[in-house]
Amino acid sequence: MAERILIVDDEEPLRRFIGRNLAARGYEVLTAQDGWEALRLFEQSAPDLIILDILMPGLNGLEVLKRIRQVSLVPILVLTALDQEADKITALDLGADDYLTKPFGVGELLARVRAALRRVRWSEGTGGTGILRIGDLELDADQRRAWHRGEMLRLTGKEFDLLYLLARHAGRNLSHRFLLQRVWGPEYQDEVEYLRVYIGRLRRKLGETDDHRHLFTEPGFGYRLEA
Amino acid sequence: MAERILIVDDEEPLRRFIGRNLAARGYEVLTAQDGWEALRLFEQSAPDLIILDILMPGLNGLEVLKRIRQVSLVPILVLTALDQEADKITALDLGADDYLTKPFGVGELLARVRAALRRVRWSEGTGGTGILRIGDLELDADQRRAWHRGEMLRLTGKEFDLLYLLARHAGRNLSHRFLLQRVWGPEYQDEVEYLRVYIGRLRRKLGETDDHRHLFTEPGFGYRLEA
DNA sequence: CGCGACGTTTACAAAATTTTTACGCCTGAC
DNA sequence: GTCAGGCGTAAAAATTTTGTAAACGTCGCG
Repeated sequence: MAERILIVDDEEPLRRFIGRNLAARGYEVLTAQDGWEALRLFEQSAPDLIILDILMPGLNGLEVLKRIRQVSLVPILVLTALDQEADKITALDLGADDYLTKPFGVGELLARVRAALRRVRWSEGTGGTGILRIGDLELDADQRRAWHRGEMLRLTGKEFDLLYLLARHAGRNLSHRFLLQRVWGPEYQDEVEYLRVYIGRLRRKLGETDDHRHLFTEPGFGYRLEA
Repeated sequence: MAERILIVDDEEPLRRFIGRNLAARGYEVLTAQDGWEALRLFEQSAPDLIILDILMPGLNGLEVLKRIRQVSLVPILVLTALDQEADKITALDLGADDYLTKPFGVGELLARVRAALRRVRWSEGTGGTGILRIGDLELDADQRRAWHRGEMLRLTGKEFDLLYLLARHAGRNLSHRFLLQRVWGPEYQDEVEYLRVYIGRLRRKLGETDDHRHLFTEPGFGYRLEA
């Protein structure tokens, strides 16, 4: 029942320091010293939270973050050095949940770990069954049904898949390529016209107007869903 | 038949705002401006759902929540301010069903109210004996007999199994795979043509017409039975 | 054996969805 | 200004899924 935390950092002393502190609070701790090992451990043991250093030799933290975010919403807490403001912003854009600037205190680390895990537990409690709520939108993957302001929507299979994918990553811009790969499969990753057609159909069914809008276009890049 | 909702908040404008919106959607609305009035109204009128502000003078929301939970499982939706993370956790521990952070949009409020009421209706429908009543349909699992508008139906074994399964989950979309696994067994989970044939036979025996309908198709996904 | 009830399979028309195509609009580069 | 490229929309074409009828086979029973 203990929560599993994966620590990714190339500095051995820091890894041990964080690891000992977390283990002392009853968490199960895994460590990786580079990006590739991190991805392997992530797939193998499905941790509940990841603490990820950005600055690493080889596959760096941002790259690891991006790859994990393509397949999972596990909370990720990013570690940055004092002068890496730019990386911090990038990391949040890529879907990091929180960041800590080195050097940091143990108390602060533990507080953020607890906060991140609590958020997850809560969202699982409410929607962990495949039910997702984004503002006035509600999606039930088990029943393949969607509601908007309480009204049931009639969505086809592809329409639902696309909306659900966007909703799972609500607030973030998702690229054409990513959306196409996930909904239509890898061989369709360049067929942008499908997206245009389907986003249009979703907008119509969601009754979007100028003042009430969910689906936003990021020209030249992709789309984003917001509450 | 309208569902009754009790709004508890010390701020008069917010109470009126929420109240008007819910009333406009056809709910019956009651309001209380403090904890004591809330408890009195709760006992007096047995609402179907409670919207409860935490921060109130006098008996606060958490106290009200605790007392109501000692005697009832009515869904309770808690309102908190942006910076009351701690109260939110406490409220969930005490058995709140969901929370909304102020300020919130009307759409989101309505969506959550509908979701909470839907959950209740669904869990009510599941308990009980071997006899199931869904609108003008009655199924007796012990005798394996079914009636429709008082007329006994002549159903074969598989027909009864399928109808009973759909009825037990009335109002929900059930996937092809789920239905096939349950009625025919795991090795038949891809034989969708069985479903087509059997749904067709059930529709005929239930005398379905355009205006009187029980079995609905969710193309590309499965079927649903409704009253 | 012949009959009836039931489950299974097949065939084809109807419906719904997905894919493809066409066209108009807007924006930014030149 | 105009041209190219990305975008939104509508609608036709192609494909997939569904509804329905009917044929087939098996099993139990008189």
